[in-house]
Amino acid sequence: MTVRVRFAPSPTGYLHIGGARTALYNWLFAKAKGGTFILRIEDTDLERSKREYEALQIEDLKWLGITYDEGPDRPNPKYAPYRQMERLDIYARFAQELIDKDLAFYDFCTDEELEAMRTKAEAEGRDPHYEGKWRETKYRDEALARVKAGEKAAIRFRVPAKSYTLQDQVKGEVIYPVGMVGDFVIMRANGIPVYNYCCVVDDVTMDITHVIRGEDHLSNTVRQLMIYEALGKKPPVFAHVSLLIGSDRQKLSKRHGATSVHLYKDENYFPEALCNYLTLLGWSHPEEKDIFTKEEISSIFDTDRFSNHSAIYDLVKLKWVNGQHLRKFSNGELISMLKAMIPASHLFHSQTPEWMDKCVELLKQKVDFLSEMQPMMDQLIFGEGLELDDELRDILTWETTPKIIKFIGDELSKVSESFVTEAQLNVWSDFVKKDLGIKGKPLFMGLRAALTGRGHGPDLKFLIPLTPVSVIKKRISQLG
RNA sequence: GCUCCCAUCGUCUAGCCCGGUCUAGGACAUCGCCUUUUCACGGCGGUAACUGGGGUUCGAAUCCCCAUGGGAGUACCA
Repeated sequence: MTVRVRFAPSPTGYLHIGGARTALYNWLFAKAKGGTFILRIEDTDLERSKREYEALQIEDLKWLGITYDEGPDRPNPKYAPYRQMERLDIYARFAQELIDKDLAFYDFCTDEELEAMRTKAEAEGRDPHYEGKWRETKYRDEALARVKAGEKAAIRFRVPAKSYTLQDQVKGEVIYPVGMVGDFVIMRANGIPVYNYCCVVDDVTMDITHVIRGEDHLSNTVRQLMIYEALGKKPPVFAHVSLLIGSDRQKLSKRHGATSVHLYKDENYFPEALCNYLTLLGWSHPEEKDIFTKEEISSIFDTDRFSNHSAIYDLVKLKWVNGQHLRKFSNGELISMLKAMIPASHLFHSQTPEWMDKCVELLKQKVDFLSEMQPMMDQLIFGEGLELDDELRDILTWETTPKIIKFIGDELSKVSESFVTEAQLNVWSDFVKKDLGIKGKPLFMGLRAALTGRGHGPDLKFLIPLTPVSVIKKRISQLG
């Protein structure tokens, strides 16, 4: 049987970092098993669900490179539709089946009655389970008649008095004792199904074989197990992965910082880096590698290497991972990315391919983010101002420095080319050393100050051939 | 409250299922050194953990129990 897994987000906001990780795990698992990855939209929460969020989440998934084989915009006729609100007839059909078999019952209790039951039960130290009269068989005919007459009623699942066991791929054997949950609603009075029910109906009708999801669903799984049983269907294999939490060990939320995927896109993280980091948060590579693309692990990914405790989501390592990915890209790849993100009017675009290659080669050693490259270029290469910090001030006090500045200034006025070559730089350097008798630190730092107007920066032999002579002239004029 | 899940360096984790090879390995961060006559990148090294208590065993990070701590669920939310 072919593996079919799904990611089933609710379109109630942007794609969350935790959701992205779940999607990724499912995608990886599907790839590893040669299976199908499905996107299903769980939009039964009418209050919070919005169609634009669905589009936004899909956009984020695409950005991450998490592609799906089936989904709202890629339907397989056998399983469509993929939005729960478009599958209402399916849920109604299965619910009717459960009613017919007396495995579920109509409930006419009002919110007030339910609330009263709950408070009474709690006051008496009992679990707040449903205790309404409608679960009793003797009211069945009355209930059926009232529904037939057009009255609206919720449908509750009649919970069997037995315990259930789950063989979870991460948690192992999980035992749900008798009476853990009371009769729960599967269909609201307005005809819209409730999560634990429609999730099962969908997974059954979509032939889902494996469910990888957050462990916040672990307690709920017993309800789903009951429904599978009532429907006479075999449950899929479950793997409940631990949750992502904030630095205060609380559930990850907005106050922990950037928890939406789109923010990382905006901040120019590489999608591959985010995927890499997210994968690491709860899964470990069999060879303990920590830098990889999802394609690289898609053949070895499996559920047996999930960790079973929650992980603190922390940006520091993510930044490092991003830098590692940046350095793994070829210069050509980086250049085309830069071309797309740097404004067309920028000097970068008018440089030669050789210049761009050397520039990227130089800058990628200095930054963790692509977005840092242009500012760095503007400072180090095109910046005409000085950086008058303590280091530069110090260099300027040396008695040798003015001599170097004078010499370089004179030489520059003779240069007609746009750039100084490394060879020319060497000639100047040799002259300063031999004819001016300056060597060692005063030589190199003096040259640096004269040519760059700053006290530190990349190796001069790489930096200067990239810097327009006009820029160097402007800098040196401010020093002299 | 009740039910379930979890517990290794500051952080992510390996090891745990199949006890000895663990004076507990890797990565991030941090500190130091080397390289670079600067900065970064890179290299090398240091600091740093089996929550506590019982038990089983010749031997426990690994198995069992209890405690503590954390998390989740307990909705006509998902």
